[in-house]
Amino acid sequence: MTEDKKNYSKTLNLPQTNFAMKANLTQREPQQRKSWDKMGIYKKILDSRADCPQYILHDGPPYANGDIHMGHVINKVLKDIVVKYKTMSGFKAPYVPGWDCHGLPIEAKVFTELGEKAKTLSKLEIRKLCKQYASKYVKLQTKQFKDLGVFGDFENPYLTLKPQYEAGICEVFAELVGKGLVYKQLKPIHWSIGCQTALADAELEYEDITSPSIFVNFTAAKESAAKLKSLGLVKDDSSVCFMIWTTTPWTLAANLAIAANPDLDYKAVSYSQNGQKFTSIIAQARLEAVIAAGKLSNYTVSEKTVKGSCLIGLRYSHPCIEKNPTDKDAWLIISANFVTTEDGTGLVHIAPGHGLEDYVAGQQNKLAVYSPVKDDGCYDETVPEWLCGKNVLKVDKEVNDYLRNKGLLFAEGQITHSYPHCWRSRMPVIFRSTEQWFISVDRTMPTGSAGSPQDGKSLRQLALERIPKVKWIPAWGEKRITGMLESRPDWCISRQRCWGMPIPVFYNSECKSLLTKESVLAVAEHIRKKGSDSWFTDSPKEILGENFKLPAGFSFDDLQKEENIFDVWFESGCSWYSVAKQAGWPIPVDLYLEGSDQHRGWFQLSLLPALGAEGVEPFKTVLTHGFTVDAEGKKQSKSLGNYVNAQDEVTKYGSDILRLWVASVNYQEDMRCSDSLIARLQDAYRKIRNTLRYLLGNTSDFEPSKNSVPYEKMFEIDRWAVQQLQKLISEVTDAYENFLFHKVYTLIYNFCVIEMSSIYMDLLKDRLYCDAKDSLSRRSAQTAMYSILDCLARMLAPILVHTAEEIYESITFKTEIAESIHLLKMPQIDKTIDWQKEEPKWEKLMKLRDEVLKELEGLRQNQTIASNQESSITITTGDNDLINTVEQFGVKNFAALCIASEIKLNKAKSQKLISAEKSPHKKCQRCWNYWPSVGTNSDNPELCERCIEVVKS
RNA sequence: GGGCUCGUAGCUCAGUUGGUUAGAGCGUGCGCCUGAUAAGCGCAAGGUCGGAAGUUCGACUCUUCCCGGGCCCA
Repeated sequence: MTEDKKNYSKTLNLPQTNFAMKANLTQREPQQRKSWDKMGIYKKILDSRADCPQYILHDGPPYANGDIHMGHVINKVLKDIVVKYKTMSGFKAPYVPGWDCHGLPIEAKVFTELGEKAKTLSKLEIRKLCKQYASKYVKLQTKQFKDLGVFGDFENPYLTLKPQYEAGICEVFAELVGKGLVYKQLKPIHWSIGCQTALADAELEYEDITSPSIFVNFTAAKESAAKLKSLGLVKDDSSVCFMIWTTTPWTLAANLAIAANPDLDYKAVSYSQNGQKFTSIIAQARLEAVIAAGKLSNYTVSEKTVKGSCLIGLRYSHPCIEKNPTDKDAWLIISANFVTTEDGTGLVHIAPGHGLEDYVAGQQNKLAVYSPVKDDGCYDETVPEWLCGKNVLKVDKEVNDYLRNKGLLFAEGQITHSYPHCWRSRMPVIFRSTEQWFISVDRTMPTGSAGSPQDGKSLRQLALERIPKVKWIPAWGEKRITGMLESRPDWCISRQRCWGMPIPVFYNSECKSLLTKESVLAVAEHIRKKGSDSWFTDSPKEILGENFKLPAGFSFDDLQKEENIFDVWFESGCSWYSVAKQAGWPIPVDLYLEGSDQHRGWFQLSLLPALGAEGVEPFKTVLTHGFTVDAEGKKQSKSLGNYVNAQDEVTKYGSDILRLWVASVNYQEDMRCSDSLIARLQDAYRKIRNTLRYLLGNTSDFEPSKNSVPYEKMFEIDRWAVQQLQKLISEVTDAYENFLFHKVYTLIYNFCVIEMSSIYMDLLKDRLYCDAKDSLSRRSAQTAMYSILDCLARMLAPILVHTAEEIYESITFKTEIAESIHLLKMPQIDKTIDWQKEEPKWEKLMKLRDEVLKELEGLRQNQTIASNQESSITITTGDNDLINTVEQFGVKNFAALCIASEIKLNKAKSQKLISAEKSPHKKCQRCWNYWPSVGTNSDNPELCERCIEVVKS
């Protein structure tokens, strides 16, 4: 018996393939990549698309620092999927990866590594070390990106430290200078005392800290006190004060005004404190809170209420300074709409040199920008002696003590609030006024050539005008960046550091700056040849060129070079020019694709220079993705221990698993990520892999050019499979076109699981294995399977880059010979096949199949049958339509669809009834069907008719 | 605190302009097969659609508020 079985096994056409069931990705993938490298796959792909329309995805430069993390994985894989899909759709889609190489993080790291030695080194020596540091990480990340299966011009990436890139920055800057958008001004900016530098917004980290919360009485000047009396707010001879609230006592030394909201109601509260009588002016809405803060039990509130507007112009004396330290007016009540009644007293202490709102209010009221704090965070000599030279972060107590002694400290407490910190020194940041370079977003650009989009518009106006022209994916990106542009201040582009592109400005001995479009272009030319190091080594004459015509008042002998460098955001914000435009790509490029944090970052800061320099936005489409969070949806961090190490995951599972994970999640939202969530993708991967393996195994003897069966001659169920494939191609293409990769994943995966594995491939076994090798039945099935195999492999290629290649290599007879599947085209739908027309019929048949299978499950449960083939089914129904459908399809075919040996249709006017029993027939020992013909042939008593025929030939 | 955004079964996703008992696959459980075999097939159990109120004949879908996340800013 066993012998017989074995013999019959040999007469079957069982699947054959060298495509391994076990993926062994971590071993196989590196080999695959090596072979791609060897053949120069990236160049091959571009060459093969030389005459095709271009599709430019311009890479946003990651910072050249550290190992790549899951954020990089998501970003690079998404980009790679896009590029590979576009390539396979017939576009020439170059991908030039880039790195952000300058900037504080690297410089700070180098300083840390050097320790004390840093002080002994020149700027040039520090820069050299920074360059080494950046280059090291460019190399490291290049390897890690390539290990993800990303294709790109990794031999010639763009680096912001390359002379050509730096020259581009200058050239963009020259345009902005020419448009009059660049200016230098004293302005309060975030200042890191620890790093002694101005900080960009992006360099701030907010942390909760406890600060003093103090209420301070500013004594009203004599005439003002009299005015308040006349207004009816003050009745007695008590000390009349304006009460302010602050959490930064150290800024009181720089106080120049108090702001009141002209529309708010103010009252006076009278009380005694430490034996002294006070009448303090505060906002009505804050009375209760202030009284509580001062723990007042005996007090009277004025009946009279006045509007803030009545207070404007009143004067006070500074609590600790006698003489106005500025050359402008000071110490008066000014008007400001930002004053609210949410906290404080409704009267706001204004130090224009130490706060942004204060600065704006100060400018409006013609106050000085007084900032008596030096680089190191210590007061200068203009403050009272007892503060002079002291660190502002350490004087709160002294200030409070001083005020308390003078009887002006109404109340003190503590408050916990989130406060900006320097990302690097971890110290609280202060606002301090320094001379900085800015790009104005509100100055209007001059009228240039006729019809220029910039004419008479500010950058902000132009940006808001152009934003709707860009396609934002998801659509809310437009709202987000619009909101940011509406409220953003001028762009501070200067940094007091050395690792970066110097701001190309010269000064004469009178500190007058030389900054014209021409001067900057002259510098650009020099930088292009010699790189930015030359700014530090070469003389102004060498940099500008001997023939440069200096404006009046300047001579080469007394020119000094600017010491500030550009904000790195300005550098990366010029990549559309330094990379795309210099490569000859048309601006706007097709796509920018980054995390949604870049609405404020790279997207906005690329938009502004591009609009200023060219009047055109740099991108047609901007696609953003969300961030990885842990399994509970919380932020990932190394310190919380919920951090997923991307390198570990790649090493553990292989990059196709990671890529499949990226493709499987909806990247537009937060993506939950953990080792076990990624591990689950292995199951899906295996299912896809096995499905393709089965298709490979059953088509290994199928030569499409010889063995294909024309569509009209195919078996109906095979046509169904081809129809399902058409539907899949159409839906997958649509999903790819709309960047909905998780839809691509779901569609392909479900196709593998349901249409293929569970339905089609299962029912096909009998025909594939048992019918004659070259029979119409088998070739018909193979025609469908081959087509499905071919299309699935191509559609998977942008995602499972390694596996798709492995599949392609395992196809015995290829319809299209190429060195790599990535050189092929995406499958196109066959327009002659109308899959929609047939759907209603198939729905009926599949529904009936489900009902039959359910019935058979019952038989298996009570152990009447073991396999479906053992069953004989009777379907009784009065549904003529259903009967016709089944009869037209063929009862035998329907039995095959259910993998049952026999089905009888019984037309009767009754409710639909499906019954099943163990087949009365004998089992064919070759095909395992229970067919009536088994045993009818005396020569082959254990075979069915079909098998006898097949075995004979 | 502000802007934008998300919250449907254990997981990943569907749920069209508001309309019958909210779907799929995976995972889980229970079975079957042993000619895809470190595979394959079937069946079943899982959801008060974050919560509350409102609009409506009717809300997962619209409005408001609340809770809990995320990004960006202060």
